[in-house]
Amino acid sequence: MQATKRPTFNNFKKKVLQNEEVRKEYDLLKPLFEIKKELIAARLSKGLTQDEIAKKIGTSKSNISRLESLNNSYMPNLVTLIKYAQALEMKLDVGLKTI
Amino acid sequence: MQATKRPTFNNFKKKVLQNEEVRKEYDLLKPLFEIKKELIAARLSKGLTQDEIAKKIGTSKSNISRLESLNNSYMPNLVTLIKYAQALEMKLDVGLKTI
DNA sequence: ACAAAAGTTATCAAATATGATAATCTATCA
DNA sequence: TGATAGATTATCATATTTGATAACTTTTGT
Repeated sequence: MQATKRPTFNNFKKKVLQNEEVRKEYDLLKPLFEIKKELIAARLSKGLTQDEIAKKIGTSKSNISRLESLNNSYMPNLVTLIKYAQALEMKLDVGLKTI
Repeated sequence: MQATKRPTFNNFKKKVLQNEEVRKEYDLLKPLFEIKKELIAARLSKGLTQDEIAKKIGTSKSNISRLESLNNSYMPNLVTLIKYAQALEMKLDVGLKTI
């Protein structure tokens, strides 16, 4: 038989997400953080710097840093993401999925 | 042997898209129109009205109409699309794809 | 340890999307 | 043909993102 465990982070998360408002916020933010992480990963895998991306899309590296940052949760415009994708010579895929 | 054809729409499109500026605009706009069409199709397939979506996400039907409209090309914010998806009880999928 | 490159953070003005409202249009159907 | 539901368009104030800039921190390489 399994020993009783003390609370894990996942248990905590699960419990907190039962709160309606928290869950709504979470559902809004999750896709944002996912795409940010994907942008960063793709950029690094191509060996590009924030400054290089910035120049390709005509802005400054600080703005790219802000876009990638996981420490803010402002919601970027679609066109910003599309341009970033283009700078990576990739395309942005946006669609609906069943839950 | 194949008979000579007069210009088709596709030929016209191909030619126009060789123009650098036109292509950049096109690449920006294409994903926008694709997602709009997908939203509309999904809404209709669920038998929902614009007004019903609007109420679920706390706005008015006119704003939903504007969002769905193919006659404007303003770029919605990510949060708007995510909310719309949630109103459909679906989720928005955003990611990078290789060209 | 130093220098250079890469990334972060804060701020502010400008640009753009959003919400709200009202007027209009367009089916559909009794 | 009149009524009603659904959709569209326009406008304006508000909210939010974006670009630009500067100062700062962190990482990397020698």
